[in-house]
Formats: sequence, structure tokens, C-alpha cells
Amino acid sequence: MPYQLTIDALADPTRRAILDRLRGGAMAVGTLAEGLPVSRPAVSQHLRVLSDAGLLIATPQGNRRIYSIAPNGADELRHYLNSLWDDALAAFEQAALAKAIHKSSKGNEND
Amino acid sequence: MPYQLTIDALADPTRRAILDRLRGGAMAVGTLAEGLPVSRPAVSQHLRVLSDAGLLIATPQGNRRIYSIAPNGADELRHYLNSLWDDALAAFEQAALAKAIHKSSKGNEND
DNA sequence: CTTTATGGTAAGTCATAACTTACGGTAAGC
DNA sequence: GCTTACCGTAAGTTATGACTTACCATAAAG
Repeated sequence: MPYQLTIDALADPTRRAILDRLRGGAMAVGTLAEGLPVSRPAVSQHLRVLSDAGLLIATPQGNRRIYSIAPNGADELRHYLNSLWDDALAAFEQAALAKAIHKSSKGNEND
Repeated sequence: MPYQLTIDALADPTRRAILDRLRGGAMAVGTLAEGLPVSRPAVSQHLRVLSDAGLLIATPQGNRRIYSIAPNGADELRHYLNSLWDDALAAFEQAALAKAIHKSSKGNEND
């Protein structure tokens, strides 16, 4: 399950808040933590989880570390969701078709 | 966060195994549980989580309950992921562009 | 009506993860 | 050099959720 880390990272609201703050562009850890309701060490721990999942990239700049969203970080998860729901939609349509055929061939059965 | 329930539901490996088993079509609870490494009550609890998240649909048939994947259950999550990574990609490209401009105009930053 | 199959719910256990404070290590500023 | 800012890590606490067994309700079968 290559996207297990991705889903785990995205499941936490604080981590999604971090991602949303980085939507517009890169940011240092301190700046990031100012807008969040948890302590700075907590933010550091979340940044580690997000980085391990491949969702963030850290760029050291002198004393500080600038974090930005990895452009292709969620690709595998998105592909998984797309394929799963493609299959589900196909199964749904086939079930609807089978039901229609069943009804028309045994039309006077009760339902 | 309307997709919080969706992500929480998808974050568990056993629940994703349930979804994968339902890829091909609907199934009753007992049949579903036979292919899984946990007890049937555990499966029932997972089915509840998945249903509450809007990812599954239950169809009672006599004594049994047939579960199938809800065709549009993950739409909101997929839209969220798409918009987030659209923004991230735009920010990434803009940052790359800004860096290129910065390099080509060293010592003359009036661009 | 009694028995059997099916599956949801209750209660309790246990592992994990999100948070806190305290600390250490490195780059910049005076 | 000494101090300050920035940030990752360690250790400990606590809440939550995934699992188990035991139980209950309902529908079919005999």
C-alpha cells in the first residue's frame, strides 16, 4: 500500500491546515506555526510526517527551513481513488442493467 | 471539513480491503467477512464507518444486508485533492519563475 | 412454534498518535 | 567570543479507535 503514508498524513486536520497554509507558496516553520493552534514542536512533528509521506519538501535557508508542497506528492493516492471509483461505477451500472434484464424477463414477479 | 469522515474512513487498511473486495460488485456481510483477517463484528463496525462517510450503500434483502460502493462517495475528497495540488503546482511554477528572474537580474532587482 | 442463519450493538482491552514541556544543536547578530 | 533566533528531538501524558467476546433482534426454514 504505497499510499498508506499519504492517507495517514492527510487524515489529521492540523496537517491539512498546514497544507492549506502552504497552498500559496513556501513558508518557514515559525511563520507556519504562528497561524496554527498547536505548539511549534507539534508543527515540526507534523512536518516530519508530511515529509516522510512525500507531500512536502524542505529547503534549508541559513538558519531556517522553508517547506513547500511537493507537486506530485498525492499522485498515487489520486490514482488509487480514481481507479477504485471507476470500478465501482462500472459495477453499479452493470448491476442496474442486470436488474433491468431480470425484471423484463420475469416481468410479472412481485418486487 | 466535509471530507473529514471520508479520509478517516479511507485511512484504515481493513476498510480499504473492504472497499477493494466490493470493487467488482455488491456483497453480503458474511461473505465480506470471510475474506478478511478480522471478526465479523469488526467488519460490521467498519461498514458503519464507511456508510456514515457516504462511501457505502446498504440494501437489505430479507435476512441479509448487501453492501455496495456509493458511486459518488469520494467526490468531495477528490475535488479537494485536485484543487490543493493545482494551487501547489501553480505556486511551484511561480517560485521557479521568480528564481529564474532573480538569477538573471543579479545586482539589478528592478524587474 | 421452534430452530437456525444473519448481522448489528455493548462492554472492555490495548495500541497508537497527537499533544505538551524540556532540551540540544546550528546559524546569524552584536 | 557571547547571545539570540530558529527548529528538530526526547520523554511523558492522554484521548481515541480497532479489535475481541458476549449478547440481542429479525427473517427464513423445519
